[in-house]
Amino acid sequence: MASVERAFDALGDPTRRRVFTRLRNRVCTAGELAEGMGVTRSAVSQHLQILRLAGLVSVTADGTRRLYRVERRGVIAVRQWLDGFWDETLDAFRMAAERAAKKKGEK
Amino acid sequence: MASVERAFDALGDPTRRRVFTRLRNRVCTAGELAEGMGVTRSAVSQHLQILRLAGLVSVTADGTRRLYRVERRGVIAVRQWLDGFWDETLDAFRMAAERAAKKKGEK
DNA sequence: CACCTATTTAAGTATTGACTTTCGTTAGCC
DNA sequence: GGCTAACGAAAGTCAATACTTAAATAGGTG
Repeated sequence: MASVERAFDALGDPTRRRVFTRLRNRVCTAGELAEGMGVTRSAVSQHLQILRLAGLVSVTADGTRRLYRVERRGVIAVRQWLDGFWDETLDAFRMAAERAAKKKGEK
Repeated sequence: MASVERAFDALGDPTRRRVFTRLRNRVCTAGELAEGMGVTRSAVSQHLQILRLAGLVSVTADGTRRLYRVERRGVIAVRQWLDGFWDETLDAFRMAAERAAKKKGEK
């Protein structure tokens, strides 16, 4: 599966978005993220795993702690997908308009 | 719930992304979209409903048919959310770096 | 080594939500 | 009016998955 597909799947869950948004402010651990979130550390850990596989987050070991941070490449990839999507939408509209104009001219 | 939240929820489903991607090429109906997709018209209709509530798609009536098309505002909104997200990530990194530099200078 | 702390993994449960089938509605057509 | 076509809505089913609890792992420290 393409990475972008996984990224969209990952961002499709509200709790996961909260984790991701919290991570935006500072590099931190699963335990820190879990505080005040109303879910267990374990749940957050699982969400981080999915975000990591989606390329949205990266992790580095620091002793027994694991520091998570936002991964630029993932964010960029999603953005580019959207840009490409919109470009193709515009192209399709333009071509449809041209076809319509041509048809009108033929009449 | 914010519109962008709904948009991410909507794009979180693979089938819904397929519907959305198909709609990118041309304005069409739920029935047309369903052809060759392996799901019923009803399912596609439900997906379109969700995409519509998320502001990603708009619909106009044409007799008994309903024409769906990609809604620019929705795509833009998601894009802007991503841009803002990344800007804040950078800001946080920068501030963290400044704090670290200052601390070092104090020593 | 023993012990504690931070975290992931495994297993099980429960909720969410995607999908189908069936029914109701609305517009066009004879 | 009756008939058909194109949808959406309602209700039910079933699979995916978010979450919890409990056990396993690994690093740090006495």
